[in-house]
Amino acid sequence: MELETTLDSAIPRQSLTSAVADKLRDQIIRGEIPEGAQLRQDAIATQYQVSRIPVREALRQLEAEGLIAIVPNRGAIVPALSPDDIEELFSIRALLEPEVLKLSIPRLTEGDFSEAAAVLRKYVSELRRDDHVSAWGRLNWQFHSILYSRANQPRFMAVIRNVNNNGERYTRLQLYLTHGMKRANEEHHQILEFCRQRAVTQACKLLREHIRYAGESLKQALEQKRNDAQANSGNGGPRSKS
Amino acid sequence: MELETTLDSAIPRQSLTSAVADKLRDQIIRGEIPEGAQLRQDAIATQYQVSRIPVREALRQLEAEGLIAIVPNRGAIVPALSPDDIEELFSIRALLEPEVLKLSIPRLTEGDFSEAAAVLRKYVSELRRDDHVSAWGRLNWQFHSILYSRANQPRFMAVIRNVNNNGERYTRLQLYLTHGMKRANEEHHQILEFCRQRAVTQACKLLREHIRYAGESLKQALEQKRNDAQANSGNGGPRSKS
DNA sequence: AGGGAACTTATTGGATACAACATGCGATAT
DNA sequence: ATATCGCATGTTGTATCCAATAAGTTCCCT
Repeated sequence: MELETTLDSAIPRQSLTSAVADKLRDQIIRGEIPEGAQLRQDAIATQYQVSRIPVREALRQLEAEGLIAIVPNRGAIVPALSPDDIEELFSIRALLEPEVLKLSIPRLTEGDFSEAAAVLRKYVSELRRDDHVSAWGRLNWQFHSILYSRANQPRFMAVIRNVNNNGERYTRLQLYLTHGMKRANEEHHQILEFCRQRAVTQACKLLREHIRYAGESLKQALEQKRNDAQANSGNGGPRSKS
Repeated sequence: MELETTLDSAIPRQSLTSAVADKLRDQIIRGEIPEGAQLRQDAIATQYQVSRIPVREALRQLEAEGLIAIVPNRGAIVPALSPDDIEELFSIRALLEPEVLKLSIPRLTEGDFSEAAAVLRKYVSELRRDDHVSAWGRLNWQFHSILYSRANQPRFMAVIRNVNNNGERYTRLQLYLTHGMKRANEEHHQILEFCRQRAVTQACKLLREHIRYAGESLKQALEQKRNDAQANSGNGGPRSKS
């Protein structure tokens, strides 16, 4: 016996279904697949050089995660989220995430703090890059999940991750970004500082407000966008690019 | 245009995948498929007279819902939940459900109250039936979801329903049932009464305690059971029935 | 000319067939 | 006798093929 010292030697060999699901999930979250887009099984299959079977299974999985909607015999689409949907998603986060942070703070290490700080520094450097919109969402999640990592609450994290995934693609909204990103960044630094000081109550309170504010401003940006779209459709359709 | 007056005319024609998923989900929740059981694709396919394709897609869906675990090339099993898992699931409920109840109470109608009361009456009548264990879980969810129904928070409800599904099969634990069911029933009546009086704060507070208590007592029952199992395995296996 | 029915085409749903992988048993060698 | 290798069997993973449904189109009838 005795080869399995830590048994982490397992080759990660994942199924095609999982690989396709991961790819699609990523594309949806990053907004590469825009809202309203139809997901043709055949197109995806040829794109990834697989048959339609793993594609179909991946789509089922994504549907269960709430990322796409499957209409029988008509295929899958990326649904548009209403302002109310956004509000709900952020409300759920505002309830769950502070609870996890509360449990995590006492166990956070100096290493965790520097990791989180490194992520925050990346914010600034990625700010002027072209694809910063998708990077922002990823870094945002990284920062938050580092802070929650010591809570040892896998069920909470599964729900939180999923809820985050469901809304993250809307961080592309420019209004929300330009107005909110600076404030979000400052709040992140403040939250991290409270965590360092093990100021549980204050950190959780600020986190809750941070999430609520982000949701609120995103909701308003979305309502704004919807009004604009309606106005445009009234005077002859969208105005191509501008 | 204009045929979709309410658009609820759609024939529910669901795919085989959805049908299989519903069946399996139900069986898992009711405990008909016990924890640790392997879900053989071929067996399920022949049982429901379909090919393995819809079965596989259904399994993927259930995996995304957290109800089963799929190990590549080794199949799907119904995972055993640890006491910590149970605690987490009920903690999530305790955070989310009072929030939804708060939003729902002002809009609840007399019809809702009598529906909920009817469900509570069914408790008593189903109490002496043989399969009351599975009925209890179903009625419990019915009662709760009626109270939440006017909140108009579909995202919340999706999460709450899923979290409930994940833990519901453990209501089979006899200890939890015999000790907790009477108390749960009383609390249900009290919650309903608070709702009638539109006493939002009190109703939500009691609901939170109700869920916390249920989770705590279930967790203890589970630890008890696990200790018993360990003791038995120490002196030569389980002692058949007693 | 307008509306509807039959047909065409594109797309999804499901079944069968085959390949890859894992597990368990037995043979063989030490 | 025991440990290890290899084969047999069963189960899952993927591909190809066929059926069913939906949308778009054309043509006919009123």
